[in-house]
Amino acid sequence: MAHQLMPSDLIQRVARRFKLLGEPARLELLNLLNIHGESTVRALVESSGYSQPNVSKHLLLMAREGILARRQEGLQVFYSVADPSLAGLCLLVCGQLKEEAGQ
Amino acid sequence: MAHQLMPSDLIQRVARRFKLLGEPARLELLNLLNIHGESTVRALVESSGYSQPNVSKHLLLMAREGILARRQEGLQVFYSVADPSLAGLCLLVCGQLKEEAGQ
DNA sequence: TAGTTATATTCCTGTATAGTTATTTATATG
DNA sequence: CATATAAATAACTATACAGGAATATAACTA
Repeated sequence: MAHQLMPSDLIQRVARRFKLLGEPARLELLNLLNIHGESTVRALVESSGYSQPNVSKHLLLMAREGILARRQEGLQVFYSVADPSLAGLCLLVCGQLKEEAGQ
Repeated sequence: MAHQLMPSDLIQRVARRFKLLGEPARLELLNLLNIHGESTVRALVESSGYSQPNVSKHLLLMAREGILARRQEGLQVFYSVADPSLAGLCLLVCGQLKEEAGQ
C-alpha cells in the first residue's frame, strides 16, 4: 500500500504490453522462438500448426510493439525475441500460478 | 535460446493471467488498491470514475482469478490485492518500456 | 415493515480481434 | 520473361468482452 504499481501515465502502455502477451498463440510463438532461437515464418508455421497468415500477423504485431526483431534475407524473414524482460515475466507468472495451485 | 519461457501445458493459464492484466481499467483499479490498500467497491467507483457495475464486474473477475481478495462486512465489500507477483510484473514491464523509449 | 444503501446481475450495444480463405507483393530462379 | 516460393495483406466471419442503463439482491435502519 501507499505506493503505486505504475505511474498513471503508463497504464495504457503497460496494458497494451500485457494484452499482447495475453494470447495463447502469441505465447506459443514466443516459446518456440525462445527454444529454437531466430526462426523464419515458415518454420514457425510448421512447428506451431497455425496458418501462415495467422502466424505472420502475430509476428508482425509483436515486432511492431518491440518485443520481436525482424530481419529479411531474400525470400525469408527471420524473427527473434528482442525483449529481455519476457523471461522474467513468464517466470513470475508461472511461479505465482504454481503458488496458487499449491493452496 | 534452447530453453522455454514456460511449460506448454501452462500456456493457456499464463495467457489468461496476462490477459487479465491487459486492460487499462483493471490496471487502474489495481493501482488504486495498491495506493490506498483494502477498499470498498464504492470507494473504487469514486476514485476511478468508472460506473459501479463496471467496477464491480472487474473486481469480481480479478477475485475469481485469484489476484484479489474479497471480504464482506455488512453492506460493504472490501477488496485487496492478493497476488504478490503483481509489483514485480509491473516493475519489469515499466522498466522495459522505459528502456524502449530510451532507444 | 418500509425504506435505504452497497453490491451484484441482467441485458444490451459497440468494438476489437483471432482465425480462415483468397489474393497480392516481393524476391529468387530456370 | 515465366514460374515458383515466402511473407504480407485484404476481406470476411465469429467471438469475446468492455461499458452503460436498468434491475435485482442483500443487509442495514427508522
